[in-house]
Amino acid sequence: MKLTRKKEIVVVAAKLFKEKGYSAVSMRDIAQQMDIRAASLYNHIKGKQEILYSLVLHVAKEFTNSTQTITSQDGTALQRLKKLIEVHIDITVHHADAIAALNNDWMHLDGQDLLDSIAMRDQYEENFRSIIKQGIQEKQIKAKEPEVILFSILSTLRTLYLWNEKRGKLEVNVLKKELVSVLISGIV
Amino acid sequence: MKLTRKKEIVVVAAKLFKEKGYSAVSMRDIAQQMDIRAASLYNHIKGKQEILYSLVLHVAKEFTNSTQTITSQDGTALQRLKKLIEVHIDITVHHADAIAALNNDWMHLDGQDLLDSIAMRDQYEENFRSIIKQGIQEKQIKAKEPEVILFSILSTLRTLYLWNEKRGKLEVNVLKKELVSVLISGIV
DNA sequence: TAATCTAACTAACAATCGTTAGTTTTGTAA
DNA sequence: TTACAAAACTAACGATTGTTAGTTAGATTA
Repeated sequence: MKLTRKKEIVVVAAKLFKEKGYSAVSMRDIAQQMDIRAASLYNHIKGKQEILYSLVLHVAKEFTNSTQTITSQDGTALQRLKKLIEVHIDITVHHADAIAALNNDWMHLDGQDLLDSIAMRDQYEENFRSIIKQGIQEKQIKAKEPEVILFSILSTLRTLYLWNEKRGKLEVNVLKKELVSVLISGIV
Repeated sequence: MKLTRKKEIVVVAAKLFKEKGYSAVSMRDIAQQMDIRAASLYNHIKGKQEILYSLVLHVAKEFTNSTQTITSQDGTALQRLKKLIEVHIDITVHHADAIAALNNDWMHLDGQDLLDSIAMRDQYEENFRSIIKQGIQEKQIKAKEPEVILFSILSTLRTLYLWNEKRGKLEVNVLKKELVSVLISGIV
């Protein structure tokens, strides 16, 4: 397969996108980081947008698949929520740069790619929402405003990529345990 | 004062920056939104960066002042934390677009402006951190990893600007009450 | 060895970028 | 009405943008 070089480009670009955002990174920036010329990139990719699309689509699919698995297995709402948080941490640790693009640069996609990525995000949120509503019905979760709960947890998980570098010596398993505790049981 | 027209520019630009990011918005985009030509903007501002700096500095100062007030008055850690959350919501509701720039576009500042904005952000985080540590010492807050607590609350508050549009019919006071409850007492 | 393929290169393109210079219009105060 | 200042305009600049065309060096395969 011809994947190797293309994947290298995508990985390098993701790192730059994370630091300055998609629009502020030029093809020449990406090329320079690989010690080649900008025109050479086009032997492996169709254009700048394809890099972004590869990034966004790949990590979005990971989220969709994981969520699908969790909601297909049975379990209480709280068990599912816990699993969802853990999965989010795993994906973040392994694809921090791609998540930055997914969070911050999806709007620079175009045409059908843009619509697709919005649809995937909406569906992911909807899955999350239904788990919380299930928890409220089962009286495992406080019957407060579900949207506030959804927003609070989701923002924390989505921003984790920013904070993961500073995580330092904190083990992934410790992070999982602590974050599950804070998000579900609070801090008091 | 000559503030009127300049402030208009800043407000219009902020809205565009929020949608596409600083780098993807051209001076011609901003001008078009005001029904003038790009060159006319320079009668009121020195350059594109000044717009960004005005936005970032203004809202950063609001946060610094509010935090200063809270930590200068006395109160338990939990009372302070609650007040901090409420203040954050107030500022977000009134300056959502500027907060987007503060969160996402600060890295496009240059020279001393960049250093200043980083310093202000660090100091704000440090204030937040000390309140949490105070709470742990006073045994009001679980003696878990303080960094996880800090990160969790801060991400939620910083991302609130994104979610505020969809807030819909939820009153600000209800939002405050619910969010304080979720962030401090958890969801179970 | 000859043929093919991969992946780099140079050179250049049209478009757009932020910005400047100089000029004209518009509204207000004398 | 004249004078002045505020705020718009036209035209253009050098730099940078994403991208294309055509070519070349090096490795792999027939």
